[in-house]
Amino acid sequence: MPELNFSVDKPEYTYITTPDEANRALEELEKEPILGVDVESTGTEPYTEKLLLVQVGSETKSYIFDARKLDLKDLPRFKALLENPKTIKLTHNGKFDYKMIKAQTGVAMDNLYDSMLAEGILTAGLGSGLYSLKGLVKQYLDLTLKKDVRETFEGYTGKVTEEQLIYSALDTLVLFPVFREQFRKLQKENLTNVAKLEFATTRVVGDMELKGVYVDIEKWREIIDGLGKKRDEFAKQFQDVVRPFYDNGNQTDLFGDPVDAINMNSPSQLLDLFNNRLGIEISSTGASVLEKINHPVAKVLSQYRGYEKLISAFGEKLLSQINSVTHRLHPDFMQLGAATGRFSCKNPNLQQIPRNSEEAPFRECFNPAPGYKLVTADYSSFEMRILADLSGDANMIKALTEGLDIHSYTASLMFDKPYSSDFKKLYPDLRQIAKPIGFGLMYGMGPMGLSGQIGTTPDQAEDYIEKYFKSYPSVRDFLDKMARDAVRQGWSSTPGGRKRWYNKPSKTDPEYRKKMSNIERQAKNHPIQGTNADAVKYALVFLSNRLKKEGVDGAITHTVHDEIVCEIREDQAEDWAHIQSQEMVRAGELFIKKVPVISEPFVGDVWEH
DNA sequence: AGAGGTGGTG
DNA sequence: CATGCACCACCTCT
Repeated sequence: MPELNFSVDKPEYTYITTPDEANRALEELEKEPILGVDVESTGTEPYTEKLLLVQVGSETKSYIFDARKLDLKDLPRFKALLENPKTIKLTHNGKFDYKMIKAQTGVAMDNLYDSMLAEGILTAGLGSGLYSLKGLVKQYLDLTLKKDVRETFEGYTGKVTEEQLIYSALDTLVLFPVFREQFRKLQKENLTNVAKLEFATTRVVGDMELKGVYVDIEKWREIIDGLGKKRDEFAKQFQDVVRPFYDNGNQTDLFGDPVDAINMNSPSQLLDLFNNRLGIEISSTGASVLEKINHPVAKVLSQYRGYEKLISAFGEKLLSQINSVTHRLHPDFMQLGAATGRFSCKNPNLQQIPRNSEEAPFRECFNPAPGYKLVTADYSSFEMRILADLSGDANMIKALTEGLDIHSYTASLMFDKPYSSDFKKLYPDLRQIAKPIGFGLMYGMGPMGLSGQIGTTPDQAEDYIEKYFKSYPSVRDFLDKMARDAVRQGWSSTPGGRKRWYNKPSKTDPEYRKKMSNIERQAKNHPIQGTNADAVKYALVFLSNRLKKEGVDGAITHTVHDEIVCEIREDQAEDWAHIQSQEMVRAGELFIKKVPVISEPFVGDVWEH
């Protein structure tokens, strides 16, 4: 365990409530190359909760700025210190501190180190992905922090207590030894470049979340209401058809209306219906099973499901999350939400809003503020390009370099037909076979999975897969090598250096083969998905820098895995669209050299691409 | 509260 | 031997 440069029981701190005290503290802090930063607030929401304390400390002493007694907006040296790009700020979950400080004082911290992200990088694929400071302090310093003091700040309006000050001071002091331990590990695992990328991304994500996205509430409600009517029609049809099969079939409610036979949202009740009453043996009521049953009940259930899904998952709940101050949605993006390095998103999850459709054009409700445009750009078939580059497969590289329709080209190789620009029209069925294989194999899909998807026998599917790999021989070699290396080493990595670890099962584990197969598939996919994530994160940083450098009136509002959306003042939107596309390409080209990287921008009043 | 089923996204 | 990667939200059921 490392030596500590502070007392756990009596940490050294100064509580600051006047500008004079603040300036004396800042004079000391300005001498430090590394600072620990933490904030205490009445809650976690930067626009509606209140900032209470900002702790900024050296490794031996914490200075606690009382944000209620000081006007931190009007302390130039405070701003200069936290925005100084040369001073490292140690944080734990720095996105939160960044947002809270920026929203309430206008100070945008720069040069962050984040022990939460660092731990996520060091243990990707293991554990839960959630790391508390308390947990890290226990692990690295064998020290038990009392975190119950934190709760005392929730909705707090009273005078700051000594207990609160001690707690607040410790939160910056412990960051230093944790940082040193993690840093050693990051260097040992060659993860410093990935860490730099993640740390640079944090303030971009913070800005993105603070900016949020506008949603047209009225239009959203119209869509939901329309879907609700359709859903209710199918629900009634379903109940009418099914009612005779139940004992309560003649029952009516208070108003004489027939009562529902079953809860059609209950998979177990549906299984009972199909297996025991309709005489149709099914093991699951999922969409892929239902579509194979030629029965009116299955059909009407599928239609009901389509509407019910949209209403329950994307209905009123999303609108309730619109911020009362900004009137926009401010979702939570988690930088290391996925083990592969991808973001995840929640409250609400903007990465699963349905694509626009005739009946449910949800994304059309995402609009720019008046006088602004949405600039959307996504990488075109990026994962395919990554696979081509990483595998070095000559055929795949040729197809992507010449801009051929990749699935048609694949089909032409698989089935020995001449490729032409109208292949898609000439052999739509062959292309339709090639397409899911192209995607599926990047996920390590086997004959079973493919046969289930394209509706053939596993033998036929295996034959297709064989044809695919004969067309792209280096792709098979590459995927196999990824699986082998991961099993041998216990981890896989992206060209950017991002690692994902695997818990190998013991040979006596009854699920040994299943678990090993999982690892093999995950390892085949990780370099591909992870490289996509690496590129998007670089792109976000590049874009943020360009917005500033060009003095563009606009902001990044959200990102969906291979897509970035910005909100840009109308007169600058077209120019920005080109810059955005260029910067995304530049980010992609850091990793992809053998095939072109293409990003297609789109300027409009709605979110689409 | 947590697990399992289902289904939306890339 | 098991059989498609990565998520999150909502629902039911225990």
